Amino acid sequence: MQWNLEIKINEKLYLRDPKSSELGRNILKEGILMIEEHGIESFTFKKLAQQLKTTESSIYRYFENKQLLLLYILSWYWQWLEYLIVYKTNNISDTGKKIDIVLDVLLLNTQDYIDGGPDVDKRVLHNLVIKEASKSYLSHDVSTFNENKFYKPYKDISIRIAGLFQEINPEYKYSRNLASTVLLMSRNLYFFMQNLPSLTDFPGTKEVANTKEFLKQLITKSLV
Amino acid sequence: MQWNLEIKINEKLYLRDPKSSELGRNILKEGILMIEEHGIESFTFKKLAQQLKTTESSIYRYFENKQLLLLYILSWYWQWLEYLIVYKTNNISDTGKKIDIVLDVLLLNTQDYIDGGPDVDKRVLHNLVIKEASKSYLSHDVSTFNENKFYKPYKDISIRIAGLFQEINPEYKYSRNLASTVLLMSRNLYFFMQNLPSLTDFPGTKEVANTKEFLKQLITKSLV
DNA sequence: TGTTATGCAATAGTAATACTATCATAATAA
DNA sequence: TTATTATGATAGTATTACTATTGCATAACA
Repeated sequence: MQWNLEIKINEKLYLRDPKSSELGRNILKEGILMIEEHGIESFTFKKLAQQLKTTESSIYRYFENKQLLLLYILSWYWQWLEYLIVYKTNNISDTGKKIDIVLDVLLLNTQDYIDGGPDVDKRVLHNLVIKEASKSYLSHDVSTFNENKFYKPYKDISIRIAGLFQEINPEYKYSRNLASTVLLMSRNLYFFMQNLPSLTDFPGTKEVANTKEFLKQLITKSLV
Repeated sequence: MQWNLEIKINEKLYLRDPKSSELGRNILKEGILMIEEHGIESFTFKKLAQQLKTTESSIYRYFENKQLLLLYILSWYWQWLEYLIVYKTNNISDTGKKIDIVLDVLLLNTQDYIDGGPDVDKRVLHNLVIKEASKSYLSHDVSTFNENKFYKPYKDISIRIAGLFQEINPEYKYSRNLASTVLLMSRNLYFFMQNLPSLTDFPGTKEVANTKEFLKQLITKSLV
């Protein structure tokens, strides 16, 4: 039996459901590859159309603009990640182990992920998120987007992680701050190691294990 | 006697020294105001030129493009901040107090800063940095910019803070990771409180004191 | 005093971006 | 079969991100 994870995306993010057609699915797939490779700034619907041998106007029928396409992709990713956390921590009582799982998921330090969603290598998607996720809210439109609940998946995963911290130490006053920190640094420390290694303690290594150990210490020492 | 802080900026960041003329200084001043207000994405040299009642081409004589203008501004800011840290921690031996000072500087939780540099309210500049600093390295040009040492001021302040941690606990293995974390979160938690408050523990308050307390705990508990 | 940099304004022009609109045709659902 | 919908093809617009040229005013210099 095959399981396929269905993730519901905020309908305001798209004009036409990209999952409903071949073209739509290709926009997601090729869009992810191109944004990951060249960054959202130099990505255009025209370039994507050329790649897909279709037209700009066809793409505009699915997404109002590239920012909303990006938010669609990010929404899928964060919901997928939250599902992985829920799934993998289910029935586990050892809180230390739970933290390990959360960190492994955030760092994509694992092979066995449930598939579904856009037909791309999840590691490519992960790299896209590392580079582009922060830009999605560090934008002038943050308040409009927030009113439209475009950041809900990100908030949800953050609040869920905070809940775990709260469970471990109900007295701790900064669960949400700490969750935001872990979420953001799990992306940024990887980026720094790759691009600005002197901002980290283990330049050179592509090992994610050090980052995990650092974040784990940060959490456990904070929660004592 | 008046002190005026002179900060040296990487010469590759500009074509003509903006400090050397009235127009140059106005580009910095009005540029900061406009980028802070509208964000780097919708900011253009044309709009700035209109504001300054000059022409686009005149501005292009000072800066190759808006990204380099932003990097110029950020370079100035980070060097200014590092100077503040050095100045204010000088002759202080109590390490707890030193951490307090560092956090107050990073959060601009202080009135008495040495002036100099662009003739703008330093709080406006600080707000600009909160919103725009991360974008400056989460860019496709990060490697080129890094080769040109455009991120040196950011690295310098980060490494200096890491050095302080190392001083407090020479055994601690993650000084640089922790410094990067504190530097990034001092910006992001403020942004979250303003824009995505459910990512923090103290929505509603504009108080920076909670963020400071959180970061202080993070540091002190990590360094025990 | 005339010469020469220089700094800046004015104007023009280009390729790319971020769309919007219209119409025809192909696929499909009623 | 007809009606609906999706896509393709083409065109067009305002804005962006520049580059290039010319000419004028002023300050420095000889």
